[in-house]
Amino acid sequence: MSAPPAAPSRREATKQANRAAILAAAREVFADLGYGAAGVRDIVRGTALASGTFYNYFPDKEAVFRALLEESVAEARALTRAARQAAGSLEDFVAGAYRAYFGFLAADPQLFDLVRRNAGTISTQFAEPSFGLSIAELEEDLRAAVAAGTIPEHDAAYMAAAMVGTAFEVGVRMVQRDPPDVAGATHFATELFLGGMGRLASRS
Amino acid sequence: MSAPPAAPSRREATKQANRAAILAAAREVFADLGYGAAGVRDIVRGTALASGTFYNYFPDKEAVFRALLEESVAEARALTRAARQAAGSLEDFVAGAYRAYFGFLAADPQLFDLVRRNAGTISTQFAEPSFGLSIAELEEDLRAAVAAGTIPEHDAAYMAAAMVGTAFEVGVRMVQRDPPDVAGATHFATELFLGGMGRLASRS
DNA sequence: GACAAACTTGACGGGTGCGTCATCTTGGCC
DNA sequence: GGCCAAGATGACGCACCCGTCAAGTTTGTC
Repeated sequence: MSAPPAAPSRREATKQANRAAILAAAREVFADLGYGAAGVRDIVRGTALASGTFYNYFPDKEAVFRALLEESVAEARALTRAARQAAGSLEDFVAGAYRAYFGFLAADPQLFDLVRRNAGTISTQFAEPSFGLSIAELEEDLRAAVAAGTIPEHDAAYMAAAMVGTAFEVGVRMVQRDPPDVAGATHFATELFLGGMGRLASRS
Repeated sequence: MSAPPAAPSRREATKQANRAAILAAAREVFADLGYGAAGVRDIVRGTALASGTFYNYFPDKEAVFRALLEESVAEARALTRAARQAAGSLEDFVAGAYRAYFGFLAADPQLFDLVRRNAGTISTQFAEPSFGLSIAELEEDLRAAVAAGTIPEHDAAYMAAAMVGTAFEVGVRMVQRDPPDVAGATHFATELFLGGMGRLASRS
């Protein structure tokens, strides 16, 4: 995505591998111990590298955590947002975003574990690249859809919060089902919000 | 609630005060640094006590954290559950529980901060006294209400998850409003779920 | 006021993590 | 094969935290 596509020289190859090993170990450790309790040594222990090597790749645990989030959470956000913005109808808006999101979750449950375990830390210390921003984006899209007449009037801040909270908790249940029930969860969330929006629009 | 009501002897008084000071400092520290990153020393520093004194009251940070949760989260859970079980109608069921919950949040926002910051830790390491259990209880109550005919048929696991996720995230927005908008949040959540349940019941 | 029990204090030993750096190893190149 | 630069290694110094405990202080009692 960023490196020159040719030149898989031997040196470059180990470098990529080491970086990947650190990231993989870090994902495991952060999901397991939580960001706060984890240390650089815990991460290094999950690789075949020496402790000093870590610092050739990242300055500290915060940087690894950031890299982990940025490389993957951004993708989920972009995906759901694209689904929402491509939507022509209210049903598309809701169903498309949930389908994209739940599909992503099912495809990368480890990432979800990481985020779930560290949601509190992420929203207080790493607000930018993640969930807080997701909600802000959703809220923005909701307002735009209301202005365009796609969606009935409502409290966009609460609605965005409810949609994200639901996505999160229903997502937890979904990945636990075997097989991961993407269609069922999407259907459930979509009907819930379409029904809810309808009722909120008609009364008060 | 547990100590003999009489006998506020001088000794007993300091004891209570010390315990309270530790708990207060701990709430602050855990909400701030997160459970994992916090240490016993961080807590002690927030009091006027010496480090050794801490261990006269709690064996380690885990015990303080447990005490903190048990003394307050249990209350919120009991409150919402009582509201649900007293409900005679569907509307009561949803509105009563949300009103109880949002009211509690507004009354003790610091507790909410603590839980929010450490939700991941709580659900993985302290599942028993807290949110995981809350969801299980709600699911149980939903099934009972469906059996009793108060609520239309639906996927109770997803519904419980959605209701809790919504409570959580809408709660965050609610406490940020000034004044804390208990009635508005309750109205919103109630209408959302009544509408959603209706639609989920009628289709598929 | 004197005494014992209850409690507090903070220094201590043991342990661990952090980030660095001198040294060794490996890959690229002629 | 020989040389140099890039990179890996892990021991080191420093800092900090944990849980304990001997010594000091406060409280209750006679």
